[in-house]
Amino acid sequence: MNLSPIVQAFVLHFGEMGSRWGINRTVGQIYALLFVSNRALNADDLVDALGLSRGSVSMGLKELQSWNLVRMRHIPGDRREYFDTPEDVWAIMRTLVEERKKREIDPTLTTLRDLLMASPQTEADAHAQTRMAAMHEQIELLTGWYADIQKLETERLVQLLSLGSRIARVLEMKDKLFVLPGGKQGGKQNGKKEAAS
Amino acid sequence: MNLSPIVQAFVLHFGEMGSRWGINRTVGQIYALLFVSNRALNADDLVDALGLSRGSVSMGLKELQSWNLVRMRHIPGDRREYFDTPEDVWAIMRTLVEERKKREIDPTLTTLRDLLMASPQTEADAHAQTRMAAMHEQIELLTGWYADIQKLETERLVQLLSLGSRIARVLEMKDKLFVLPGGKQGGKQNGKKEAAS
DNA sequence: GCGTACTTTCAATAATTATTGAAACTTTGG
DNA sequence: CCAAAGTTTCAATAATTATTGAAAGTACGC
Repeated sequence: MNLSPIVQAFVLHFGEMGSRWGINRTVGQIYALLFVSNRALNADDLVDALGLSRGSVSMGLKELQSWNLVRMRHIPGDRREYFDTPEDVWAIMRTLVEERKKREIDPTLTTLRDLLMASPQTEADAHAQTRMAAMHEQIELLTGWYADIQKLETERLVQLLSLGSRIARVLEMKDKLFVLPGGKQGGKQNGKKEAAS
Repeated sequence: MNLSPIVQAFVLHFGEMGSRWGINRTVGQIYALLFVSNRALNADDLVDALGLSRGSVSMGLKELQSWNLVRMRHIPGDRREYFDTPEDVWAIMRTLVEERKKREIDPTLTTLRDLLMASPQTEADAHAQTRMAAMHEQIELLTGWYADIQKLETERLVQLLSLGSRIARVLEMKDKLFVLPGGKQGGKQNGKKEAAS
């Protein structure tokens, strides 16, 4: 397979950005090619198109599967494994955020919880825990919000994003006119206590 | 300086997570220590506390400054440079998102725009451009939303986050009862054309 | 200007991470 | 059960990235 200049540029860009995104060049290139391809590709196609070794492609596909970013398909009458990416870019984004959260945020949340349970031995410890508590609370608020938002259907999500900061006007309105029913709004800013498990 | 177990665990955790966040261990440790410290520290303090070389600390601080994550202070009667992190964790988060966007997203947006301007030579190219356009549009929507939200004061932002998906109810209400004044809501979903510069 | 206290640079090296490709393994149709 | 077609593993090696520390650079008070 010979890549057209457009596809090639895209693949190369993803390969280079890979390092900034915490994946390696190979994986970035494989993903990029699958993303723009109009049909599912097998490992040999990828070796061919990208000039990588068989082993690299195998490992790259394994990593992409562990991220849930590619799907394995089977084509009738061909026993090779074919791969493609989900069509829906919003679904892809959800997966990506989900996985990054799992790898980049959750472990820190756990560590913070543990350290906040320990009793401070010094002034410095006490201050450190105050800072950790602030960080913990912020991350909880953000991940909690995300968990909520993530449940919205794509259509509503896009609607919400299109609204942008004009949503703030709704917030002001809410203050003045009525209180939305249902639970936890407001007053969560100074809850240092929830820190400990 | 001898680190307490709590601070040490925090510093070590940040060092290890560093690699997942695209910064190196040294930089992660330096930042962590500055974050929890109750006073500004100078380069020697860091060498001492973290057991790093002078050069590493200098380069680490330089990188953190390039990310706008640490501030340089001067203490009267001492000509050494001291460093600390902003108090406000929300301000820190804004900086972090801003910088990551600049490094991880903006270059891709530029590449996508360029590639969408090229004329497709084949069926495969046409399909590739459709996919790139979808990606481009999604990123634009997300970064546009972020640019908007980012202007909110922290208090409003926290309020918005606390509201979580209950905001969707407001959206439904909006559909039924009134149209918010001011610009661009709705109908931005299928704008493939804006792709070119 | 000079000496001193401090900071930065950068070539050398250490550590880590990516990549290869041949061998081992697996699956499947006959 | 075998041969063929395909996939994965993994030890070796290449490439990249991080770290050091000595030397060069800078700025300040006297």
